[in-house]
Amino acid sequence: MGARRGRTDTVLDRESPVPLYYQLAQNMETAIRSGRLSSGSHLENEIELARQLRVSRPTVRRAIALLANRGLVIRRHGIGTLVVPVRVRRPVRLSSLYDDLQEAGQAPSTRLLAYEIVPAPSEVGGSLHLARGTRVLHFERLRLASDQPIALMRNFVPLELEEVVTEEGLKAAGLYQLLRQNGIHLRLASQAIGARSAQRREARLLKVPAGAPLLTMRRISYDDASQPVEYGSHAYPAERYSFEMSVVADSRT
Amino acid sequence: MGARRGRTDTVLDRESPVPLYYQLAQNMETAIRSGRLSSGSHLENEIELARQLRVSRPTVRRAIALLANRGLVIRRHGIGTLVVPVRVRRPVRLSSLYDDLQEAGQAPSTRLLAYEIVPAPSEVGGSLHLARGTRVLHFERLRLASDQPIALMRNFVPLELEEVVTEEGLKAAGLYQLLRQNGIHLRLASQAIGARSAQRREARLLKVPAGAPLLTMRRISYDDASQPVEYGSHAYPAERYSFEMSVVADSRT
DNA sequence: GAGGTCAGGTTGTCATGACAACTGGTTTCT
DNA sequence: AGAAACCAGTTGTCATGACAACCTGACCTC
Repeated sequence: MGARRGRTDTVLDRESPVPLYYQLAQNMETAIRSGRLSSGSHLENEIELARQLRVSRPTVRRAIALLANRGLVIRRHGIGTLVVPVRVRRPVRLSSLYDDLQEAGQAPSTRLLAYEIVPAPSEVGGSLHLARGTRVLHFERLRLASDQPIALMRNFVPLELEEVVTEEGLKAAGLYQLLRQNGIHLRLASQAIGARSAQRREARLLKVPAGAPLLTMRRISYDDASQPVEYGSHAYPAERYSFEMSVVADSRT
Repeated sequence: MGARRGRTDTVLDRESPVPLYYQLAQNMETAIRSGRLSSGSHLENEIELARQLRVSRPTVRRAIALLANRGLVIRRHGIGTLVVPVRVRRPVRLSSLYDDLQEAGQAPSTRLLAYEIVPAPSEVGGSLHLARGTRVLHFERLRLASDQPIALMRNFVPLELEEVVTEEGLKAAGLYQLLRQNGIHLRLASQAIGARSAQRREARLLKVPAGAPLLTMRRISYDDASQPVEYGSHAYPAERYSFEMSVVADSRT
């Protein structure tokens, strides 16, 4: 029978503040993406894996659970854990934010079109849990990838963040990066993806014909404490942009 | 001090084949959605909860983890677990499939526009892992909600499923329902959401002006064994449709 | 040859116990 | 009065042990 089982050859650092299960999951992910664990192959079984790595089985299971949630592996009761064949895997993580572009190595740049303090429009105010007429920081950016316009982004954030989200900061980095650097961790967002025709100004900025289809996303992000942090309303030229994601069904259905 | 903590008042059935942690999660979800656990309130702490329910702390943690992954609660180290305020919650689950319409009580109906066996187009064949020219079952449906066209759906499935995905079946039920009834459980899908302008035929069927923006989704679904089951290419009138989802960030970022 | 039965291997569930790390408020010290 | 130190409460991580449920393939029976 001796089918070679996938090995991970992992080195775990017990002194690191990074949890063991997380180190393990990252090592496994690397092994999978690099091809060291080939598509469709069995992972070593959990008990053996735990023995080899000198960790407990729950730790191994937790690491594998992370990968399974992201669709990289599939667990089958009574069978084992299988590496999902390559073609199923999609590079874009749903959870990714603006940083997508940076990661894709697309030489991103930003043009700041507006940066001002305005009374919150009613929908924005409602979403950010602000009283009517409260002033908010509003800015609009045009994101370019390899010098081609790829997104027109309009955002509103509460005025408290004026020191964090500065004009200079926005020119140099993404909004989420700025927030993270200042200790604001986003935990949850609700978003809606839709489409509509480009208005004249949008068409000009995005360099598409007037009336061309745009992909739109409206997103409200919340931090650790469930405080709304950001209201965003973005438009992307449909020719050059799409949202990709992999969806894992509830294990129990 | 004596801030009232949210109670769950749960009854767990130890004889049931449904795991305890899952029963518990469902009870908690019901309590939250019904308002018995009010927005923003603390959950009882894990140790106490375990004691009251006569289960172990890991079981409680696992139940809470399920809710946290779905964005219903937020855990804060050193603080406790908080019920996410109402406005953050969005009804539409990302994982939901066509059944969305049925659940929304929209009186859905289906017109079957095509049902035939054809050689797989190259992209479809590739996605379904079929040899060039393999024949597949192709069908096209127009989905109506309250008599208004809301989706034009074109699908391809391997020929083995001809007995499962019948003409009659498709008129009466959703594709995913048919598959589930025949023991085919979808576990993973990769999908892309985009937009484009309506072609003449599409515009006529969906009752929108020619050139109107359409929201499009391409989806490839895989079953338990990572076998591709379905290739779908769908179009929705942007006026009447949008994708909504809540996104939970990786806990470790 | 067809079918059922059984054993071995694997993941799924659950309990118990222990300590670490973080948060917020209180107390103490300067 | 302000800052620093401490403490109680909570979730986070990890280990060990046990049994249940499930799938596959081999074996046996008819």
